Amino acid sequence: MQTALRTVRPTATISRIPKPFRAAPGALALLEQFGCTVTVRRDHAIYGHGEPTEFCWRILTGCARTVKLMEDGRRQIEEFLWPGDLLGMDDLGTHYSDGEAVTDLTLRRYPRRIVEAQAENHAVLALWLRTVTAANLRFAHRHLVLLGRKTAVERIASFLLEMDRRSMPTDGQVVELPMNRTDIADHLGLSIETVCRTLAYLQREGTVAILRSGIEIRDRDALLELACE
Amino acid sequence: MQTALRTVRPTATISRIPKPFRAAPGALALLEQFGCTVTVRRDHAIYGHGEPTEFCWRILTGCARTVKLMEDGRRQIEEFLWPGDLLGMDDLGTHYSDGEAVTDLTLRRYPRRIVEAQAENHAVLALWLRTVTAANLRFAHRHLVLLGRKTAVERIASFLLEMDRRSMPTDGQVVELPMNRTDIADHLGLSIETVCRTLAYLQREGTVAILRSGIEIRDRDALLELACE
DNA sequence: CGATCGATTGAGTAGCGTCAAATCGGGTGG
DNA sequence: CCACCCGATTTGACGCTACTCAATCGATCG
Repeated sequence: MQTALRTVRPTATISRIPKPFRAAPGALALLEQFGCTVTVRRDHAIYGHGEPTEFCWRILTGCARTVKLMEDGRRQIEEFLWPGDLLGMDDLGTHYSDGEAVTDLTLRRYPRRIVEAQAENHAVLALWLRTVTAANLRFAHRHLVLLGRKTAVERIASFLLEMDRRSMPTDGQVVELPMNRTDIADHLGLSIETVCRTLAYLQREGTVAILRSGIEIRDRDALLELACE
Repeated sequence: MQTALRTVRPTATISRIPKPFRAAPGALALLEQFGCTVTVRRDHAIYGHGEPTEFCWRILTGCARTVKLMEDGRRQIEEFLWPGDLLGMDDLGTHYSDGEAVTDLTLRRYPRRIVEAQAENHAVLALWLRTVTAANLRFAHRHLVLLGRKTAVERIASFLLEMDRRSMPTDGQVVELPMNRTDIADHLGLSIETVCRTLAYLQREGTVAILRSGIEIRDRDALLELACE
């Protein structure tokens, strides 16, 4: 499992991207002694909506997703999470979505009771929790524009650039995509066929190259232009 | 201005709905002495994206919106805000959206410097800020499903029920809508014509009645069914 | 009473979804 | 090592939802 995992997403360091909710050693230090390491298999649940928020997690290796499912099976993936990201921290009292493993995962797990208790005594931690949530809110608001107003091409372009920003640096221009086409479609509010066709279109235009396990960005400026941001 | 406002949205009390970020007397008390009351005219800006987060606001009377604008004019309204709601509190350092008045507004304004300073000394306040942001994130995530996966009818039904929940109780089943059709369209990721046509459809079906300045819900169960929630 | 802005309705269309078939790739077993 | 299988991906054909463009209606205001 570990080796298979490494080919997709290097275990390497926890944070490369300057994201508000990566790192924050001061606040995390208050929790670290209460954490334990767990693993979750690809496509298995980490937590389910409706469950009490007993734990939260920090991703050590792998990729996770948070999902909302409608009665009839329609699905919306709220976000993908990478090493260093926090999972299940924004839900208060009850989880509102499902947390699932996109790839095999290694997680650091913390009891929420401890987190909340520590936050009541340490304003640093409480402020950090707020910063984490605010960063997630900011992302969600950007995603509202994508889902509400962008075309299929614009969504795919934005997605590729976002994945490039958030995932680990690998062989230069290649964006590794651990999730499948269905996940991408359900994140971007498209059908799986439209995702395929749009990627094929971008390849025909010479903007990207579709590789096994990823996308090579051949014309970043064109992508930026298409992303409308 | 005040009288005109009252016909649309009663100035009355600040909180009726048990929403996490309405009220919270303990935390707000830490700020109240630093607040001052301001007014903003209908359709005028409260703050703009890119500006430093100098202030935040609590709505006393009226309705506000937060907006993201794309280069070519496409627009996404992230949320509508009612009396008791907070505005400009989730952005850290810089505002990421525009805050605008849907109707004439009365606001209670607080300097963010004070808010942040108080939060560093009072974990209660810091935890409350996090609760506020988490509630907004929860709403944003529900809206992702609406924008990503719901049909026009489902979006309108969800919207009407949401407006009914959030706005003040008036004459029973009538949902007052202070925003115009363009605002509704830009909140729901639809065109203005589709909003009109869908409302007309619901009226033909006997689910709602379209009134001046609002919508009367005639069959709440049907709306709930259509909303898919 | 005319002007103006928002809301509504109509006609035609485009983009994306659905259904279906073909292809690819990775894993398995002989 | 190779043939086969199965799920994921890709491509094609077609249809429908919601968009665009345009005209009409209605209400408010000077």
